[in-house]
Amino acid sequence: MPHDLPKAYDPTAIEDRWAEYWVREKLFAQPTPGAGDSTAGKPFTILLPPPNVTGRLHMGHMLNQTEMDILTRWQRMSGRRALWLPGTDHAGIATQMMVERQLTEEGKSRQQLGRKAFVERVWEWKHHYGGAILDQMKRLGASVDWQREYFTMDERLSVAVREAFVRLHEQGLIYRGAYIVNWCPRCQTAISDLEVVYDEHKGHLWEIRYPVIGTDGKDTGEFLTVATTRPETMLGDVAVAIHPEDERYLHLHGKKLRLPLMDREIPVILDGWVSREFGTGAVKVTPAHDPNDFAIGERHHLPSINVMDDTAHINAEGGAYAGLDRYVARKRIVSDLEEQGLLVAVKDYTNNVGHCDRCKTVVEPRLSTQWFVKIQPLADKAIAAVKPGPDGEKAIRFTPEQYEKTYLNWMENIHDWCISRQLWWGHRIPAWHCSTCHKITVARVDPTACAHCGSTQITQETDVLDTWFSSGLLPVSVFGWPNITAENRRDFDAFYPTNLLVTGFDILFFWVARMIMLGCWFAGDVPMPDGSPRPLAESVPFKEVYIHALVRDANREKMSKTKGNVIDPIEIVKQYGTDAVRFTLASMASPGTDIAFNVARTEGYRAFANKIWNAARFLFMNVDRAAEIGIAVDPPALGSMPVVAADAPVEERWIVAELHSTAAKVNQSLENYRYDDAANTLYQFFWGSFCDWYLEIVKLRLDFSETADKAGTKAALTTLVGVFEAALRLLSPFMPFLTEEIWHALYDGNPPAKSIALTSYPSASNRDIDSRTQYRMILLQDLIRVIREERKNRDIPERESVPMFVIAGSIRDFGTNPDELIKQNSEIVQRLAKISTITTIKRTDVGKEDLIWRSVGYTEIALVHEKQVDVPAERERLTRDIAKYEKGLAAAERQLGNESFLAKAPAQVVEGLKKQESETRLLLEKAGAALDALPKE
RNA sequence: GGGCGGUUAGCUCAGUUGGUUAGAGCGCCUGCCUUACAAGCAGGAAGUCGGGGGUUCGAGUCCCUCACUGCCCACCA
Repeated sequence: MPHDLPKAYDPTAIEDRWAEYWVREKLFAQPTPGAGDSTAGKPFTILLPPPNVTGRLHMGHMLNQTEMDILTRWQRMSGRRALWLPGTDHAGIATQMMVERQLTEEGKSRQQLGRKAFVERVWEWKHHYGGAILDQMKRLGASVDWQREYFTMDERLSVAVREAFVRLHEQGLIYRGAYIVNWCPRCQTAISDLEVVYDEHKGHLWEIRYPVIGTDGKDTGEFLTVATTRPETMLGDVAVAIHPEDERYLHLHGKKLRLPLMDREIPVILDGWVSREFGTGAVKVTPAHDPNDFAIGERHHLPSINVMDDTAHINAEGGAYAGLDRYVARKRIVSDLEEQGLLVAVKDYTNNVGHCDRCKTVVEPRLSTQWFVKIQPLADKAIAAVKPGPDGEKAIRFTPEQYEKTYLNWMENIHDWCISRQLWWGHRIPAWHCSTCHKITVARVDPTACAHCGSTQITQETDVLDTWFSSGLLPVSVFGWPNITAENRRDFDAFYPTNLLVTGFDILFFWVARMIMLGCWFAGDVPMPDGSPRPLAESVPFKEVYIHALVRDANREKMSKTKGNVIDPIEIVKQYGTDAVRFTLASMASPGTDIAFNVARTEGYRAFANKIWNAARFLFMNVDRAAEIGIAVDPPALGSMPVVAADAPVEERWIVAELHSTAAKVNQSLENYRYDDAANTLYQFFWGSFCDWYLEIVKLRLDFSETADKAGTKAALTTLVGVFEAALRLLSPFMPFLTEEIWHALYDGNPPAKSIALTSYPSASNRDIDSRTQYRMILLQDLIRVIREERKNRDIPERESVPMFVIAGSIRDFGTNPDELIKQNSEIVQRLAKISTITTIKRTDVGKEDLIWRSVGYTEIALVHEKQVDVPAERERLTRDIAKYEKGLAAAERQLGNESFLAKAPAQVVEGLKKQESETRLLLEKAGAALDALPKE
């Protein structure tokens, strides 16, 4: 790969090539450490939140992966053993739905296929399409260890799932029973509380009167009116509850009511839960279809009558309504009640209706037999892991911190976890039902007989486990748990706990919380390598959690398929290149703020990539020209930082100082997950400092003529190449493709490492930063800017060089005399500001009264040109400046005249203000003088 | 009903423990095809930091309050 880069930067021409190279060369593989090697090198371990096998890459993934990749590449280059571990999730419901849809198109159903054939079909689907999202990841250059790729249904991970279930069962933390669960009639499975999304829904509150029955068994003619949002559930009513102190109804306590439509006698009961204010103050009690009613039923030992089947159709318990869909039944029931004169009122009512997270079907709370995890003991550990321990340290730290509170609040109010799903695709629950003794056998190995009675009449539980049960185990299971033996624990010892989890808040409870609970619970039982008990800080699945923002569209709207505002990252990548998109996301990723993704921004970063590209071309061009006249400029040694002599030209010392400042800042920013700061710092350095100033100045030293100062040219080129190479390394975690391409070219195809990603990340301490030189450069830049402004004001053609006068001054600042500085660097001023000659004069020199003087710090300069100033414009500008200076001066004087300020403010603040005051005073005087000197009309 | 954010330039956002005259990118205006780059170069305009009050020598930053806005959690039929 020689120096001949194409003229324009074209990401499509380079990215695929490097993406393939990184995977093919296994550059980011992190094999199991050898014996005795398990503690060598501080590891940086991070798990990829496994995307669903059914997934397609969206912007959220890309943000997530960009952040992880930046950190991983940075850590790797900083010398740590970096492992980023990828995999996919089998995603029970989502995947089953996908394949069911396929079957439907073929006119088949999963029931027709049968369980075995259906599961085989899903596997087939997975083998065919399941790798799509990881392929997309490869294309984005994610530096993961592909050798360790897993799937949550892999054999070894399934073993972990089974072990976890059996152990929890042995520990008495798993129970099975009939409770109200959220039931999705479309998916025909129970779902957890988290999988229900609530939506405001405009519905009705129906008020229905239930006839009161007298002691004679006949209707008394009195009624008790109840209010309900789901009239169809009345078919399962077993009582009506009133508040124990509700005077309106107390006389009915102990009486029976005739349940309309069902002609069933139900009691009036007292329960403190009833609110007298809501509705009519009388609540119909349907234990099989409402969690509150279920609780009432338990308290009052009422029966539960389930009136719906798995598809939310009324079952045989619903009498005349059997077979009807729940909403058809509702309509029918309402009209029947009306007909019988039992419908008192229909009121508009807006309530929260739960929908299935997956398919958006309205969830039906319904009594059903499910498996649960008794969560409190696990939650206790998970709470302790996040709160400060006895040593004041938190085992897990959240960024942004606010999520710690959210997490704790949820964890402290947690409910038992319904882990069974009535699906076919997933980890089947390792429990066997005995048809002889009706007891359950839970076992690690498939049993042939009932553990209780020995009967062979056993059948396996048909339910599978919640997908999050298996993904919650990943941090332990991917490193070999439960198979932690002396020979077999190197991965676990080396990489557990992982360092960091990067994810969105949407799966904070689903996944993050579950990993913490299960990780602490199971890893806690694994002794440390030396055999000592594992402390909580080493049991946690990760030490830090970084919660990133949501990516929204340019108008801050949430992206959604229905709104049609989804930005496909792959499309944007095709258009602008991966590096530009990554840089966009990084530069906008400030913790706690959502990202409004705007392609205008990406366009800007493609321009940045192009800028880097062209800087490389400039550099190569000059290195090659130097070679032609016998100046050999060697590319930098692996991982070195440029060094400049103390007597080197100011721009060389300056750019190296800037490089060091930049490296220090970027490292610090990444330390704090400030991707935005890091990206902006790099952008500013490369474009604002390296290209805009340094490259322009260095052109002065690039003399390839016969009479050239060869040593000077070589020194200049060496620094140029050295700084550029270090800058590439600084940029490479953010823009891996572009930097890889140019870096290889820089070494003319013979790089000292297989990849820039395997070199070292530049770092610097404050000692390395030459702030004196930085200050001198700022003065020069200010001077040049003022000259340019003055040229512009006077409409001096850009091509034309003009002479300049400088009034000699002697005031020093930071040990620098501005006049001296100008003298020493006259070439630079001349080149960058188009100045022909610089003449220093004394203030007292006569004959220069007609010049227009401008102030730069403590120096004054004047340009000589026949074009005079635009007087009105100049007057306006000066007047504006004067106003600004006066305001600043007044503020400074007020402060400095304030004795308590002088007494209380730190010395440096007072000093700074004094300096500012004197500078402003000077600027004000000069501006005033300049204004006076302007011709009067 | 609880809880947590946000409100800074036309737009999208920074602004560390309170400290000098509040920044960036994009957009806008003006002038330049200066052989690394027009995906560029140079210069410029633009902000009562949501309103009000307080603490302080000093507030975009801390406290109170109001307004608007977004999100999370919650078993009121």
